[in-house]
Amino acid sequence: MRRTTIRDVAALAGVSPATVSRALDDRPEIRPETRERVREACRQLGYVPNAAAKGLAGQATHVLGVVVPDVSNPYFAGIANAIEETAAENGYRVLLSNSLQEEERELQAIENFVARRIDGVVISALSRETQARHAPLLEGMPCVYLGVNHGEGCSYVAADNERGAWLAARHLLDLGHRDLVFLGGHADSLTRVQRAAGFRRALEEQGLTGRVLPAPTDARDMRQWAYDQALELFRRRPLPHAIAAFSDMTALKILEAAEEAGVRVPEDVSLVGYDNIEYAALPRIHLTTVSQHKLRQGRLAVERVLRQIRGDREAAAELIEPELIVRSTCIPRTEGGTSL
Amino acid sequence: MRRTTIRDVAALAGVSPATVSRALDDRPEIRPETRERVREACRQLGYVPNAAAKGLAGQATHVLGVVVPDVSNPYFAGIANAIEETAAENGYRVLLSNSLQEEERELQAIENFVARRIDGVVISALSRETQARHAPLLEGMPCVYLGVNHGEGCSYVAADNERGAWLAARHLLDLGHRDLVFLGGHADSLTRVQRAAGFRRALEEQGLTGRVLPAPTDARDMRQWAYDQALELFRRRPLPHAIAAFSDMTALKILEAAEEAGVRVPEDVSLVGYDNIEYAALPRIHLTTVSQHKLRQGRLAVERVLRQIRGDREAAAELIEPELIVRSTCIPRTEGGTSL
DNA sequence: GTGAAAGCGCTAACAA
DNA sequence: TTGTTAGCGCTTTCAC
Repeated sequence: MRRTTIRDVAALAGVSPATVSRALDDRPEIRPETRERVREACRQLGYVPNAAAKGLAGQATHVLGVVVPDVSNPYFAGIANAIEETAAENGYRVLLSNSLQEEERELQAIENFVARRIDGVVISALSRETQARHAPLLEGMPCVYLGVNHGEGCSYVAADNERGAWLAARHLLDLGHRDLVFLGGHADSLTRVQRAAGFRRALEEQGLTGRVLPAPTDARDMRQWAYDQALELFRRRPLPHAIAAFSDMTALKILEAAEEAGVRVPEDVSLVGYDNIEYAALPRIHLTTVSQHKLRQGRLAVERVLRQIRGDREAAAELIEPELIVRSTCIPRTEGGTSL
Repeated sequence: MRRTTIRDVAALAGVSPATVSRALDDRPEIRPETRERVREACRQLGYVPNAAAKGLAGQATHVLGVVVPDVSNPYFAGIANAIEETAAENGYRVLLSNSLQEEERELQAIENFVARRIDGVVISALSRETQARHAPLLEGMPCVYLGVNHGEGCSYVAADNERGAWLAARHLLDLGHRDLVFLGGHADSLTRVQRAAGFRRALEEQGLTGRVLPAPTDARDMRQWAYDQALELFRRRPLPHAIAAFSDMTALKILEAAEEAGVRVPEDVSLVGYDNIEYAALPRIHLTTVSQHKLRQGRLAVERVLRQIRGDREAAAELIEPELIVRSTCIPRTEGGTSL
């Protein structure tokens, strides 16, 4: 089944292929009458230009690539949406790939982007190592990193993790909690290192230490791991005063464990999440958390790549100020404590 | 910045471009020694074949297109994931587009797919009208519809909405509820029509009628609308015994309204959702709902397009049996009723 | 087993 | 204002 080509249209309209190309491009030199004839021919034939040919002959593909760990994680779904929207506003389409926390997939996705000669990429890199591995592939391709800066001389947009975690811990301290626990995150995640640091700093400022629970090195089932850790915590006495979760997803697992163990949040233990994903705002959940303004991050990232595409190759860093979102999972510590 | 081409590789390996092409394709006629030389040259030059050129010269792009209303809706995120996974297993990549409930975007997405000469598409069409409008574009392109069958002679994979809603209503009736309300969904959504029909049938079988609340025609803010409707319901007395929501997303809005109005679920009103999205299984939510086996749907849809791509053009319909997932938002009706 | 040449559908430089 | 020509980078006959 041969698709109709520019030549078919040209023949029907009685012009040359070049004229068809120009007419469809709305170039000013084309006589309106000719343009109309071409348009009509396209309509009749149901002509849709071949993007591959366009990409080969022309230069810009007007496509941006995005790599995130997992769109089914609402945090990344939100970012991806913001990216797509901003891109669309600027006449770009986006190709989305999930790395699923696997180096190989991340690399493959980027290779695929390079193969498609897309105009630029936004990457939420897994680690310093993978970023170093794919950097050579990206030679000369406009690129901005998202979330964490793993490399030198790259543009990136990130939220200030250290500050966000500090904000969260600070909130708990202000409510009178003293025995705080930090739980969740990959062992080799820079994000986790930063958040744990912010948590620690807040405690140290009060002369406290707090517990940072160790993270698993095997990423395989992070969520189950968080659940198990929380359950163990909840089965011991005394209970910690409050928990700062690495992420909202972790916080949810903690909530699950709390239900299982019969521990009430926030009455028995306060809980703060991180990311402000959609789940956090759900009825009955009302998770107090830290917002990273993912919409703004996505938007900034796209704007930055676009600027690079237009020639401004200067590496720029954008650190976004996180914000504490107070909902209902943290309450002041009552001196008497609970019956537990 | 010129990217390295097949010719550069050929030159370095001391062979012709044709040989490079064959070597990279792992064609048997190439001498292992030559293959190695080519491989080495590719590595040295960091060669990544140009997908556009490949698409132009060759035939199959090994890309599938998927159009869904909105990936940030966890229901579609789940389906999209299943599709992507199945596609990957079969050596296909997928291009994902959101229609955002807008005809224009749906059409544009499909046009974009046609332009890219992708090998097949999976579409969750908005309505009979849009499906009719894009059908001519799809001429001869392997295509399967997802969710609802809006047209004749098309392949599709769908869950049996009528039966699912019947299951849900039946569950409520079995628990002793008599005054049931169906709430949510677009007015012009076929899915809604089907679910409402199943709901009605279950009631009629018991000689009851039940209330099907009217749906908004303007899609703009469906969720707010559901919330308002629910709130109104909850502020009146007597309360309905139970509510069957069009979807889990709607159910969540109802839950929100219940909190606002001080109505307890399930003590005062039972609630059943539809879709079994991730939200439904969250701690504190535990929504009783109907599963459409979205993973299986996604998988089946891809397998069907793949079969079409391989030449089996017969239109096939696959109706998936929905399943009631009992969690905690429905309890038996106690004769005394509540204090409300 | 490998090379030469043609062509996929389009755009862009140059002519007319 | 429009046509002609020459590729873009690859695959694929058809020779050798």
